[in-house]
Amino acid sequence: MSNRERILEAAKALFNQYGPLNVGTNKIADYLQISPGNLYYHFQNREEIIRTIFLEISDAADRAVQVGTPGRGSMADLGDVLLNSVQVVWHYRFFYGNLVQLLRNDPKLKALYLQRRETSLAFLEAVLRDWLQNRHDRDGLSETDLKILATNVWIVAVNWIGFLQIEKEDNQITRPDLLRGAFQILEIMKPYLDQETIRLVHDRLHTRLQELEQNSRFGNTG
Amino acid sequence: MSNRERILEAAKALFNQYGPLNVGTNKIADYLQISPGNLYYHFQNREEIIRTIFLEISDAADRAVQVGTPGRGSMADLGDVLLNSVQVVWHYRFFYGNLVQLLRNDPKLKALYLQRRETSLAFLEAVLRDWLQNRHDRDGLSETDLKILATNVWIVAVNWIGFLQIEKEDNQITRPDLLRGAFQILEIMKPYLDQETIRLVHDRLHTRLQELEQNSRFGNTG
DNA sequence: GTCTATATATAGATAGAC
DNA sequence: GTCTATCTATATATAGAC
Repeated sequence: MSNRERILEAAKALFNQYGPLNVGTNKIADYLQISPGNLYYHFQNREEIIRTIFLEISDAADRAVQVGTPGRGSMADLGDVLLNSVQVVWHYRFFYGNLVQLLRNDPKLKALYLQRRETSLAFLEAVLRDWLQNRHDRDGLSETDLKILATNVWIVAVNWIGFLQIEKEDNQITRPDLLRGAFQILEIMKPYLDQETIRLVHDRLHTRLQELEQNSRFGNTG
Repeated sequence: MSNRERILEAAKALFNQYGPLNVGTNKIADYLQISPGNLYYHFQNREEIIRTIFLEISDAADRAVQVGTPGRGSMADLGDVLLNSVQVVWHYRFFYGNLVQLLRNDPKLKALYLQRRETSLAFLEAVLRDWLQNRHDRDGLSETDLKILATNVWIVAVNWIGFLQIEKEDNQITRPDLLRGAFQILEIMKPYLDQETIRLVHDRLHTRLQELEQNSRFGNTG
């Protein structure tokens, strides 16, 4: 692994552990036992490190929802999308837990993030329009309701981990806690899904949890 | 106003404007044109200032939901509770927008906040049990669903302002934006309210907005 | 690419005079 | 209660040698 990559990995780990505002460039360099000068050879400044990590986040988020693209696969995939999304937020919790502050201190990052959020929200809206159309009869969702709903889904998805972090230390947060996040988001859509779909998604989520429990040890950054 | 009170007011204003992590004790003192020593006569340290503000927040939050106490008044009061709550979060947005970080850096504040949140969530759950019982027949809410719902209401209420702050500068956020927050929370409960109640709450919210538009100019801290 | 050394700014906080 | 003066730690960042 090149030093550039090591810097990015160390930054993520330290940001998650101590909070991005308690971790400066010197701490990252100390941690890797390289010099500050070395770090500044690879990155112009601290903000550039965070912006680079944000590009990584964007890719991870894309992969997380890919399986849910309308018209592909079964409704059970909704379960994957929910759990994957919560996992991405967990993986990069330093970012989502300090959004306002991070964006305020870096206009470039703010522009990147905002553009990205608009696209994602529009996509989410389209996906929900597709997923939630079953009950489109009497209780049918207006376009306004759909927008509000999509925003609620977004807010809960992005902030569930932060909600958790307040009642638990990072190293006490477990896979079932992430699953709870998926159910938390699902609850918002529940009134607009039929019983069969809800059952399908529940089953998928429990299957995913079992896989996760077996496969690998739970790492704070993974 | 005593210097102690002026320090608290200045801290709130500066924290909201620049973010609490960009505002140190020296900046607060500079802003008030008093000496750092003076500030440290009134408060042991920066954390004590924030903890003191948190007590103020707790009081404001209590007042915000008081009108919604079960058994008192009409369902339209739900509208007041929603709007009042969003207003409190707006007023102290520096706090809610940096919760994870602030609590991580001050264990005493974390203990205060956590205790408070548990009480508030239990209360919210009780209130929802009361408000949402109308449809308690076929689609009836289980106790589990009620807990998840209460948590969703909490997450959206606390994070709506942060969501807004990312797309708008502080001084561009208007009263209608706060109203949107109330509707955003209402949307979560909507499936469990009857049409008449929804209409009542809508009316109340619009009335409240008109009052607000007339009464006073919009201040960033008020 | 990586290092050492250092410039500069600012943070939190305290001692002691008035 | 309020001030001046100051200590100490740490942050970001750069220059220039290797």
